[in-house]
Amino acid sequence: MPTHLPAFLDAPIPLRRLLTSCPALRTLTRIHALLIVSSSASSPNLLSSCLATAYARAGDLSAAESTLAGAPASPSSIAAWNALLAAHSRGGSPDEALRVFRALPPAVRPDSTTFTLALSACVRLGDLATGEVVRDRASEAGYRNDIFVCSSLLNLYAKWGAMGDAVKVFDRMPRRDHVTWSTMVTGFTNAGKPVEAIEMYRRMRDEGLKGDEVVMVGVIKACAATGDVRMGASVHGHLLRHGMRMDVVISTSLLDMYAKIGLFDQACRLFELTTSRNSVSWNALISQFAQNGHADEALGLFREMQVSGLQPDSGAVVSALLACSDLGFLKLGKSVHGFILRRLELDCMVVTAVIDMYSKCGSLASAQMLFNWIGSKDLILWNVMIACCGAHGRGRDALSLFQEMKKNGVRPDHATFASLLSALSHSGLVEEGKFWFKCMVNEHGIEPEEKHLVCIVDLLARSGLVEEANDLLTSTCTEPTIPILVALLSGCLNNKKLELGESTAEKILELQPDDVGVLALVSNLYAAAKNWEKVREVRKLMKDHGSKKVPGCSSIEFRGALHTFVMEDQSHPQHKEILRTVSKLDSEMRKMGYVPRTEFVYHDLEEGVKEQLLSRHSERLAIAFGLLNTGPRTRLVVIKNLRVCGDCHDAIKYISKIADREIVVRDAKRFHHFKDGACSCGDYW
DNA sequence: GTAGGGTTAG
Repeated sequence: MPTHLPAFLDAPIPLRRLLTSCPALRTLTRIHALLIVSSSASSPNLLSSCLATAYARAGDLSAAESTLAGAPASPSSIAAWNALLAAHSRGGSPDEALRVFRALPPAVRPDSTTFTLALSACVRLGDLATGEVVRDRASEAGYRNDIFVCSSLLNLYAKWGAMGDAVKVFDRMPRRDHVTWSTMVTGFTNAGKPVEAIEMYRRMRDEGLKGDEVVMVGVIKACAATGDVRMGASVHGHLLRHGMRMDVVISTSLLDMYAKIGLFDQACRLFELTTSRNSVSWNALISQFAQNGHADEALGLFREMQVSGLQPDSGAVVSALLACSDLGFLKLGKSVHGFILRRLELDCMVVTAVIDMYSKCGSLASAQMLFNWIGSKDLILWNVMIACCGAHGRGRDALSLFQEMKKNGVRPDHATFASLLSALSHSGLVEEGKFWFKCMVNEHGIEPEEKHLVCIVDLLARSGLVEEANDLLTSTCTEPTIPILVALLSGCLNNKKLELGESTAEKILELQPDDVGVLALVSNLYAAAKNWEKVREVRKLMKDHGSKKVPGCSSIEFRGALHTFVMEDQSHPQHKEILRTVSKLDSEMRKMGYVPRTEFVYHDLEEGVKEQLLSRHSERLAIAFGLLNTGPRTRLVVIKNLRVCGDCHDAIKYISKIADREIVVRDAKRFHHFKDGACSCGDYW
């Protein structure tokens, strides 16, 4: 042992200085060893506190804790205990922080920092109950009105959906600062109450406080949530006028807001102006494009992000997968999945996006395999898998998944029931549908929303139980919306319940639909009821609203590019070949017994013209393209923006037989798997 | 040794 040490240890002030200068762990352990062998240090308590703090800072938390626990407890050691708590919190072990908090020696009196750190740990864990124990202990210790303790408590409530409790704490706080206010603004925004968030900001301004960058981020998010373009722009103006720092977080929330409102040009401009872009700002832009029908732009940005040298994180791949799902890009989706396996952690959110991608690109089997392989499944993952089965017409599979989910202790929510009821309705499982609808309302206390009512009315009405569907509506829904009434009306038409049909049609017309498909259905009902005056009236409406018809559009992926077809469009380079294929198929189909169902053409035209229109429906053009360009027996996956009409449904069955192909069509509602002249949905669709 | 901010799965 070097001879100068005793003198060194007898001089606690230089030693303390050394310890607070963040020495390396190796130096620390040496000093510690020397302190142990020499009992000559003059202030052991103080030194162990310094040593423990230094250990905590250097990252050896167990050494820090044992140093503290080994020294006699003293009031001065609270700072060191706090350092330990903070290090646990920072290191991502809030549970350890709470353990240390609970194990504080009785002689150590926790201070404002201790309680604040313990509350932060509760925020990370979402542990409201422990948070309230901490709050009570803080009150007893005299920190009831401490601004740090109160702000942390506010944050705990705000982050975990207890805004009511947050408001109570906020109202009794004697002093409030920017942090207090921003916690409330952000809390309301994240709780889905943007109007209250903006009101909070107004109150803050009324009390003479100016919003800083953090408060403004909450306000910007609230504007994005309300979709208020004017307010959003005025907040942006306010930031510029007040010379606020346009850091990457502010820029990202602004660009996110513009994109959410639909102003993509503005969003892109802001993105270009952002100097220190990071993965979050890229992801914000990519995800907004992906979520708003601009999948191709999203994928372009996803590539650009990689070119710029940033490796995509889970947020980016989730958006890229969403874009792949939207376009039906199975190959690209698979390669993103590969990238995830090689480079990223497969967390629940990412897995859900991958599973959804496989299903939406037509590969339910891959989705199921991955789902079965995943250990811990959250609510959304279960909901997605149930929805996937439903969309592919596997009602019974959806139901057994639902049972399994409950067995696993996951509580179904409104979305679970929407997926389940939709699955049951696509498969015509009437008794099950009625049973689970009742269960949803009575046992789970979930109020039926439009999405649930559409499913159950559709299920009942299509199965001939039109009156029962109507009774259910009168008892559960005061103001049925157009989609609900449409479900009822088509049941009336198919089952010749014309009286109820006419009154339903009347209700639909009162709601002034501008969708030509809806009007056509109404007109068909009146025609069936021989109410020709009404037919004329509705036909006139259809003419007036003709421009609002969404054109049918189908697409198919080929060699990484999307080929999109609209009925009248002749711009595709293979247009002529495609039409030749279509008419060749048409004549072969007719030989096999196909009869065109011209009732699916809503225009007043000659039969021959109607037949030709049917044969050129966009999905048939896409299928013809697929047949022309892919090898024998290759499976075709076509995506259509509207529903497949009854005639195309018949025709594609024949085509699958003639061409000996498996053809998958994803329409606006569900998947149809055609093979060997039949469709997996049996003709129940 | 202390409190508040941006994206992302149904």
